[in-house]
Amino acid sequence: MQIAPFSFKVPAVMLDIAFLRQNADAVRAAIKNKRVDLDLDALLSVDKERREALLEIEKKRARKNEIAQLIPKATKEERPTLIEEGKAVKVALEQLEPTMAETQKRFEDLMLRVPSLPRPEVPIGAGEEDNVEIRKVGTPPAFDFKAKDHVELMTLHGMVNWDGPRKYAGGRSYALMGTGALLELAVTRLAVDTLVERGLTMVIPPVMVKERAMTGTGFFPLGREEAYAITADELFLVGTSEVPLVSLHCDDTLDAASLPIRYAGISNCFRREAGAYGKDTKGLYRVHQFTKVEQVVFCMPDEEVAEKEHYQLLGNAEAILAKLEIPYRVAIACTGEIGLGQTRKHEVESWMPGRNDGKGAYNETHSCSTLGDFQSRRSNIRVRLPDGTLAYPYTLNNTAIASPRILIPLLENHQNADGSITLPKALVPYMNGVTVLKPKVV
RNA sequence: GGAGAGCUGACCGAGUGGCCGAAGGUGCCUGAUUCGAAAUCAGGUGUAGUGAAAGCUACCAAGGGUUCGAAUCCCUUGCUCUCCGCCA
Repeated sequence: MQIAPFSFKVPAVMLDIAFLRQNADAVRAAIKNKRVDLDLDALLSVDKERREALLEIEKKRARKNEIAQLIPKATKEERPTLIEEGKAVKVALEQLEPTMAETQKRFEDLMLRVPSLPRPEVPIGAGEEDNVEIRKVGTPPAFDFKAKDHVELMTLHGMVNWDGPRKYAGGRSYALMGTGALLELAVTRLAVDTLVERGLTMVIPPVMVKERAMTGTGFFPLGREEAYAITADELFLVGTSEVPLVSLHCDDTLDAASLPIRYAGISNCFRREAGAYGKDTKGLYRVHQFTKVEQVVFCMPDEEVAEKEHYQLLGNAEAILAKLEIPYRVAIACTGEIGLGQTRKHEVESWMPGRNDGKGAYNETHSCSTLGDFQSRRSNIRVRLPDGTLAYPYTLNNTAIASPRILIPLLENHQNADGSITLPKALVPYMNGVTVLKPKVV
């Protein structure tokens, strides 16, 4: 009787171990700059141990196979001797193999923690303050009245039931009501239409996935605390549709001609926000469940191609913000702020007048990343190149819209003195022609 | 949830203990033939680890067991299909 392992066998690993051996210094720098908790030398020594053990086992196995082939041809007299030796080899292997398995496991655990190498243009830094602003687009509105934050506005409009859900669903829960719910549908549909028009294929993927999808996309093992687990079925709720979208091609060998593949996924996203207790508890900035339209691209493993795709994804998100008439800025994230697998990340921060004690602030609403072959290696996604060889395609992703967070700048920037909201023109058709949202008369 | 059938290489499909990393076919590649193509003929054609190389090792859904030796026998799990039940 054996319990199914709650982990999957890693078919491929992050950076090629051969690359690690030959470029230890570059990897060490990435570990340091990305502030990853990993001892590369420990990994290299486990690797050495593993290869030595492997060599010994393979020698024994070779002999085992040799004996097995000799026995049928052997004479009656030779046979008992060979069988004896076969037994001895078998016993020796039975001793070596568990040790090998243990070493291999240690090796794989460490390999899953190896970061990808940041691109040269990524600024080296520790925290948010080291991100480098690239441009500001649009002008924050100057209100000649006391502006309300989104909590006040949404309450005024009856867009949210704040208290009910907290009683039966816990902290950071909410229910979008009336125009609040309609707005979420409107902005997500606007985002979807924008992306489809730009050639992305719409996907509605599963939001409950197996562990391998989480590991394959790089969210596990380090982000395990952040995911909701459905233990009875060994499934996890995804924090972004990036997980099922990338996993859509796990174990596939893609045809080079099929690239780039560009997906637009929509899903509910679930995050425990385990490291954020007490942070942003007021309002809808940080919640456990939200809706997100996400862009995911698979492209040829070529830095130039990837860069082009990256800026296209960024452009798509900016186009959506332009339609919503929300001022924003774009920053490139420093090494300390980009994830394990990301080689480059841009953050798009929307202007939220109610943040920073009503003085306003730019806060993240989009995150645009290139991951190189980090995810395709882990997910065993390959591409057959024209010359017949196999390679790992690059993956990229970017938010298109995440609600209700996006409702914060949307409502706050477009508010009027009387608490009404003038909807951006592009949104009007999605709200069935309504141009101004009036506060609910109580 | 109950009962049954199945899972072999890019695909189809053979294979009930050693001669099987795996017949045969299809597809694909190369060459011959052709003005060119089709047809035909010949050869080649999985992935990964390790090694300078020759080679060696692993992989027939996954994991475990039996055996000197497992694609082949046994157990467990997963997935697919069929029937029954339940159901938006």
